[in-house]
Amino acid sequence: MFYLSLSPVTSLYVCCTANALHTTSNSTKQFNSFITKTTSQQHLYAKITSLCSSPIPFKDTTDAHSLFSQLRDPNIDLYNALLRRVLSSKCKENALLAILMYVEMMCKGLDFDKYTYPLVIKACVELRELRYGRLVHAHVIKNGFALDLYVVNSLMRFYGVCGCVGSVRKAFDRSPLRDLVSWTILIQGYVDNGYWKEGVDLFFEMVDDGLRADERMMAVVISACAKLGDLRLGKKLHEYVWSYKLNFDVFLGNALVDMYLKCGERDVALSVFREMPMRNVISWNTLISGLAQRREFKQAMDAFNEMQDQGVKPDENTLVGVLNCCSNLGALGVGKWVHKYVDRNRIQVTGFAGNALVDMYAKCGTMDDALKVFGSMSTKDIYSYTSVIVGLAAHGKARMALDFFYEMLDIGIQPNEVTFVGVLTACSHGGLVEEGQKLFADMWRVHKLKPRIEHYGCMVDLLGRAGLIDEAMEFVQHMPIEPDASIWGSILAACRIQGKVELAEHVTEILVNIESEKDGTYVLMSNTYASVSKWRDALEVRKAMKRQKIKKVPGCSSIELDGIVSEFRRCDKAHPRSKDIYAAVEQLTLHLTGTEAFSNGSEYFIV
DNA sequence: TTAGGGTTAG
Repeated sequence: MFYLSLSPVTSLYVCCTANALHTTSNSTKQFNSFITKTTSQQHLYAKITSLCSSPIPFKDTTDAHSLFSQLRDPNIDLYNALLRRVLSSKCKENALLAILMYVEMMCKGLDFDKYTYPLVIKACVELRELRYGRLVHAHVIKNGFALDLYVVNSLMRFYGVCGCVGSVRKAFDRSPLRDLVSWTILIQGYVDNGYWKEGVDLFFEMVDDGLRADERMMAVVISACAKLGDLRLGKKLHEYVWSYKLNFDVFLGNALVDMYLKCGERDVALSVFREMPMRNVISWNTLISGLAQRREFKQAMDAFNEMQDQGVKPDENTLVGVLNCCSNLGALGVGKWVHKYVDRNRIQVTGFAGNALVDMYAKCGTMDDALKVFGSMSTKDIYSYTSVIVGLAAHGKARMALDFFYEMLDIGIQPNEVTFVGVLTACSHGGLVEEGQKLFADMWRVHKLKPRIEHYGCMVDLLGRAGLIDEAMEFVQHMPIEPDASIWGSILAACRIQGKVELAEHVTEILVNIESEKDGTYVLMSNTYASVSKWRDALEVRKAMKRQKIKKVPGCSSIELDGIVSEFRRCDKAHPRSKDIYAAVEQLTLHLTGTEAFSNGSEYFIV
């Protein structure tokens, strides 16, 4: 009621004041004592001018605000300088203070100039607060700055970061003046909001209009191309860079490396990376995460080691990439090192790094550590919960996984498709048929999530593992999407456990039609025969594999020894530390199975 | 004095 009775400007003021005072509450005492001091206006001007020209990073917003509040008659230049200073260090508190100062000045009746609005809009961009920006936009129109190129470009950027692509487009279309910056912001508005193709199309539209792109624009367009994974387009854009002799700077280089990695040209990406005249931590992050996305985890870890050899300090994003590799390689030692690094450098264990740590511990088999990190996180999101749920499901802790799922719902975090993969896997491994069926139904009924093929796979697995093969078959027959090889694979696996030879033969036929070259189908069928002692049939299947030249794909695994990750697979030869690694594999096997499975010293060689 | 760039977990 109180808010409704206020004008938009006053309500913005009240809101900003409350927020700003809240964020600087620890300095309120200083603020109060300062404000009571009688300082001459001249002294204030001198102090603000020196504050604005100081090279020291601007952290304490209270001083700036208290100085500013005491100014009886500030001139616009001083005011703009102070705003610029406040916004020079990017943080939400300072952005909020900038808005607060803006509203206070408005209340004092000061006339803003064309330099003020881009600064105030920059604060709105930092805060990503649509209501603030819209109000500033209204003031811009009212005060006659709606045709200023810098103001319009700033507003376009604001609407872009707030996800309002339509407003970006509208501002662009209505503006009588457009330059390369306007086009870049327009394209970026589309790209940042997932309209990659539209962004690229706009680039070509601009080129057709006779404008020539610069490095900044090309970085945006190439990053859109990376997301599209369109190599032909990527090469065309690279040619554009060459033909106009654009400066091969670190931004453009990073965008090109990312594009080639995502478009499947690893070697070209590496050669671009090596040729870059300057690299920064983001260049390394791009390389590490790009290799990890290609599932070349070992190579990504090698890149990380090289980065450290060259003295480049990793940042939070590097650690996320490295932890992702550790999760996939089972490199617990390196993962623990990253955890220590995080603690040593006081990196907050929340957000990306925290979630990646939880995932790493869960995938490396130390679920207790995963839960410890999870428990220590001050803010948890969908990724934190999903990592824990998927981890617990994989560890066979079905009940616990589901408890976390219900807790997540209780605190108002909405699950997504991946969460449900974890939830349904938990039910399947825990034999919780009825609960699994209910949760599967809830996916659409309650959470409006359309089940994907992997969810149907989980359900088939759930029924198959519980011995309900007829129900599983019926489920498959009523699926709204075409069952794929993984679905039939689950049925076949269930047949092997239950010794259902006839059905297994039928499913094998289907599977061979879908993917005749895969070895798994034949192996499962052969094992099904073996499970009911039909040894001759089992042998026949193996012979058929030989006739059709289907080989068992050698399993590939990895092991970490003294912090170095080595990949090894069956029947490969020679590794500098083959003896050590072989011994470690033997030890691990002994530990896990209680038997010396690798008694023959020539069974495993190292890549 | 004011506007635009690259990487990122389940």
